[in-house]
Amino acid sequence: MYEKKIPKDFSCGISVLMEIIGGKWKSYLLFLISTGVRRPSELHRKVPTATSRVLNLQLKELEFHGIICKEIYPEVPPHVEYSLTAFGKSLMPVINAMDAWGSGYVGEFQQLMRQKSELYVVETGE
Amino acid sequence: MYEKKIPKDFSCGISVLMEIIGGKWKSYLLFLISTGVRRPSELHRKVPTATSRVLNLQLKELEFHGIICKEIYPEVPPHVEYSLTAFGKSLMPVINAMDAWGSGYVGEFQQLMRQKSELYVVETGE
DNA sequence: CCGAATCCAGTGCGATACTG
DNA sequence: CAGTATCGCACTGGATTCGG
Repeated sequence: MYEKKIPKDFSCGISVLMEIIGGKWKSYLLFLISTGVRRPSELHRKVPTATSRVLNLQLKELEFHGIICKEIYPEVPPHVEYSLTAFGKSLMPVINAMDAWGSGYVGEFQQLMRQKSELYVVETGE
Repeated sequence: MYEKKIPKDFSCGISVLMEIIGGKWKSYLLFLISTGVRRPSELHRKVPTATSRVLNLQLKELEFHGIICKEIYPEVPPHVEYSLTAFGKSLMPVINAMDAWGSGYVGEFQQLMRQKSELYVVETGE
């Protein structure tokens, strides 16, 4: 999972950033963690459409890249908490800028998708 | 190509942004166009590792989302130029922030990948 | 020089089921 | 509550080929 078989192209810094937050849920997880949601079950509650397996994978990658920190309390029942590292915090302004831009556009975006789909869609799925 | 069979999750604005610049070369193309590289053949020269087909696909998606504008001059030989739309320009600050952060980290990132790969890599890629 | 069609491999991620 | 293993599908994007 951690190995990269195909050489990635880092011609621009964005590729690096993508490598880190490019997963489907990573940015959202990052946001949640930054707002104080720390425990796996809590995160899962907030993102019920993703399975715990996937969340674990994404969290593990974030941890791997040094963005978040995982603390395990060897208790019964098990207790795990995630938190942003200093490095992860340095990323938050960028994340927030991205989120702000996207949020401002989401309405138009959905509309655009509907409009164009009338012109372009060939298979509506199935 | 334009249809989305699987419902995307736009719980945060970043997903929207990803939808727009999430392609492998899109951000780089955007950067190049913003710096004045306009013609397909020029872009292809700058990104020789991608085939023209792929570049065309990515450019088409950028155009689809209203980020760039394509002008066709019906000449012989054919002449095509891309340019940023006003909307595309509104995206540039975000792009630049992303690029800046990633660029600042690219060195450490490569190192990290090497270090960890000693621990995790199973196939160094044929 | 510009673009589209077909074919195909790698990967991400979702479902389900199981362990401590 | 937390984490992992196996399986399978859909999507991106590469190669190649063909048309204006």
